[in-house]
Amino acid sequence: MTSSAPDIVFTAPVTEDVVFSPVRSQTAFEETVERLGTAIRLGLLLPGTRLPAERELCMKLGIARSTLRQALTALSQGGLLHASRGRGGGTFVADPQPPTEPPSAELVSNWREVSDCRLAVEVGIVALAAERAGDTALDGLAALVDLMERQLADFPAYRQSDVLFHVGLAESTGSQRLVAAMTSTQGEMTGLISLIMHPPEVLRSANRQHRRLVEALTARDGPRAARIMAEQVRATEHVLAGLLPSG
Amino acid sequence: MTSSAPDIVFTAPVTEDVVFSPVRSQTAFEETVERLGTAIRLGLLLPGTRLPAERELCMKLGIARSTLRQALTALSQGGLLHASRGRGGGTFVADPQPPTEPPSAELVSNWREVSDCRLAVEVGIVALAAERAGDTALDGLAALVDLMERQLADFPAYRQSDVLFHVGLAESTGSQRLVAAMTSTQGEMTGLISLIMHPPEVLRSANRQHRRLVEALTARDGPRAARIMAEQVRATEHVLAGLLPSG
DNA sequence: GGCTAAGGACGGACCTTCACACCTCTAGGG
DNA sequence: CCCTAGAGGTGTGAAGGTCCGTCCTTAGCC
Repeated sequence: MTSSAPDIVFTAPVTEDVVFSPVRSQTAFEETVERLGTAIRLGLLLPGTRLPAERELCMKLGIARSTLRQALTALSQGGLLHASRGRGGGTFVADPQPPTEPPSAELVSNWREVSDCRLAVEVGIVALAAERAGDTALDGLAALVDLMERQLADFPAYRQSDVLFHVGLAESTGSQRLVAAMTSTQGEMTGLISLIMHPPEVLRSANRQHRRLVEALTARDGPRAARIMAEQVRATEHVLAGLLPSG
Repeated sequence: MTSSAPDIVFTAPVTEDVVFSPVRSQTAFEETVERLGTAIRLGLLLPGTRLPAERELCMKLGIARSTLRQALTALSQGGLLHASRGRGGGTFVADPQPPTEPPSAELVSNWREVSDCRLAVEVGIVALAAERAGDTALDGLAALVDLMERQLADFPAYRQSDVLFHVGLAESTGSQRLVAAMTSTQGEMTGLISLIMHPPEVLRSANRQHRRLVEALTARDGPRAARIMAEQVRATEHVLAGLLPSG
């Protein structure tokens, strides 16, 4: 009977690998370091920004103050934060950001998995944004495109606006989970993207895609927006494929 | 100068809410219960399936045996597993599966967030599958569509094949993370979907969409596949919107 | 009857997290 | 000049989760 065939096909090792794959539960300390660290490195928290007071922040994060302090100490030692005591003091995002360290060998070897995942996340979010994004959000995205247009010669600045653009896209869906997925994805991509040369002409062409994307979203044309995003992600992927081992 | 506008827009509370949102790390025990529990409830592990031996499984999961045993005990008490001792024994997926409990009030109130997230995940995965899915995977998906065609009158059986279809879709991308995202999403949706009536005519029309989707994937037509998937998810969403508080 | 592979049970060591109380610093007001 | 409010900095002990190693019990097979 042919009806048993699919059962066999889908009891394939792939599913089992996923079900039985390692369940690494990060500690609250580790997760806090990672959360705040990527937010800072991605520019979601700008240099000079003052974090909420420890006693307040630990409540927002749902952890004990001592645990939070472990994380803050680690980030301070890494040069991402600095604390000042006394009245009017607080914990601030460090002003001279430490240079971004080169991506780990592990990230580089997994680059295709990361990039594939990014494609799915970006396209999925764009599809949802096409029906959910409000006018305010779209205006913000358009303003960012204009800003990037003026940053073509300064890659670090451009890249930062680029991150804000993609995160803003996720925000426009109104889904906190999707924003989290996007920040996590962008965090992983940052290391890889830093490996690539970015002459202004390339950035200009990329930004043209951004503009077309916003236009498609404004027109509520989900399929077109998805196609534009897919093209852009694939373009980056092709460049990476030329630079890195095929993984 | 207008260039400062986007900064203001994107330092919006939304991002901060995400960065400073609670970081509740599940314990290894909890995560294991959830992982195995959803795999069983979704039918990824069929009744009668024998799990790997404890000493082997705890290594695969990267946890201590005592922790694993806590999880297995919890699942046994929940009626999802049963263990038999002695040589040739083992831990098996229970044969008469306990009835699915009604979805929690918390899930019902968040249904729109869940459904939005699902749209993004499904569309993103389909977009990637359109360029990655191999012939074997596509054959498997087509076989599942045929199977579902014969299960229109038996909703539980249909739904199980439906889950396998969507998970198979994720598998066809070759990305473990996306398979994990899909299983998690399907796990959340199951409770909501069980609230809806499913006359055979509705299932037949849904399955027609499945078939068109596979055709689009076979033709490597990503945009079309994404559109079909978006339509289908939205259809479910509209039904839910009619049943549940607007959330 | 013994061997063996499986689940079942226990106890101690280690680390994380937590709550609570207390100390130190510093800008700004009286 | 002092004093106070608000911020970070410190210490301690309890509680709980996780791990590891060890041993016990069951039951099929030679």
